[in-house]
Amino acid sequence: MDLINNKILKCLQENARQSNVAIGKQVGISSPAVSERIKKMEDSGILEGYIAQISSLDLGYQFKAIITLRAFMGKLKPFLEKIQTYDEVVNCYRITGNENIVMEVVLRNQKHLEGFIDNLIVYGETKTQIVLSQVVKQNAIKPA
Amino acid sequence: MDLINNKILKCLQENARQSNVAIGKQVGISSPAVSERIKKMEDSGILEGYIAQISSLDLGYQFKAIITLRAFMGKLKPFLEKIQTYDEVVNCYRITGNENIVMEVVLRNQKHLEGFIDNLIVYGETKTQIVLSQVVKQNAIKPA
DNA sequence: AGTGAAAGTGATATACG
DNA sequence: CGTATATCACTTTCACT
Repeated sequence: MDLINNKILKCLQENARQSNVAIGKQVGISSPAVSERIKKMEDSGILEGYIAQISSLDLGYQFKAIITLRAFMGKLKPFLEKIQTYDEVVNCYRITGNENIVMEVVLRNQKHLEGFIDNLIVYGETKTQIVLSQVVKQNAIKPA
Repeated sequence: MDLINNKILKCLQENARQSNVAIGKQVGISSPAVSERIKKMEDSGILEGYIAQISSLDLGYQFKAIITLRAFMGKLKPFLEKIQTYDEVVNCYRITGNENIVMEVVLRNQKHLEGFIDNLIVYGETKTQIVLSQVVKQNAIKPA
């Protein structure tokens, strides 16, 4: 991991679909060198993948919500398995503190939200916070 | 938005860096048709961009945290401006409820966390939850 | 809106500083 | 670990359906 790799990561976080030639021009090396460095970072696990950012509103979801869950005794494990099956869940973390889980979900409408929360009620207490706006949009992670 | 576009979005959410030819084979149309459809979805705002997923641990960040903020009177606006300048913030939402803000941050170590929270103390009360593990990993958004 | 073919550009493998 | 070159694949444009 040197300065060039950091620049490559920056490029890929800005636009993962640009060519290796374009990246090479920005970082000052040739395209085969870019290709080789990217492959190494993929193999080493630094580069986990490349995903399209999609507007959930334009795809028919009226809102996003942050739902936190405080699991009942013995219900965390079954929850961790069940949660994998829900399409609504965009992201889910296990966290420290009184609450065990925080997740980001997309929902078509109020009925959809109501139904989704009903599914969770057997696993624990939930807290739902509707997303009003995105203040910081998927900021690039810089080398520490 | 038809079935083919939905399949294209699915491909791009699985691997945004695959070629249009590869996508075309999976969805059953030619590569120029894929290219045209992608361009239209980019122009219409459905496709917002393509980003590399990066392992924050491998980049030198020992942990992730979810920090929620309950802003003091008149401090929300200055916070919304200031937060844009912090490299630690990967994602930040304004939300409904008692707390106004929830954000996902990456941190090098305990000292870094302490320093970051100190920066926020002037804007409001914070609650910090350390991420233990990622239960659901950047799930693809399906058409509603 | 999709296909097929031509031309331009990018990726990949190999040889070599 | 890098570049340079050559071959192969992909993207883009355009005429046609």
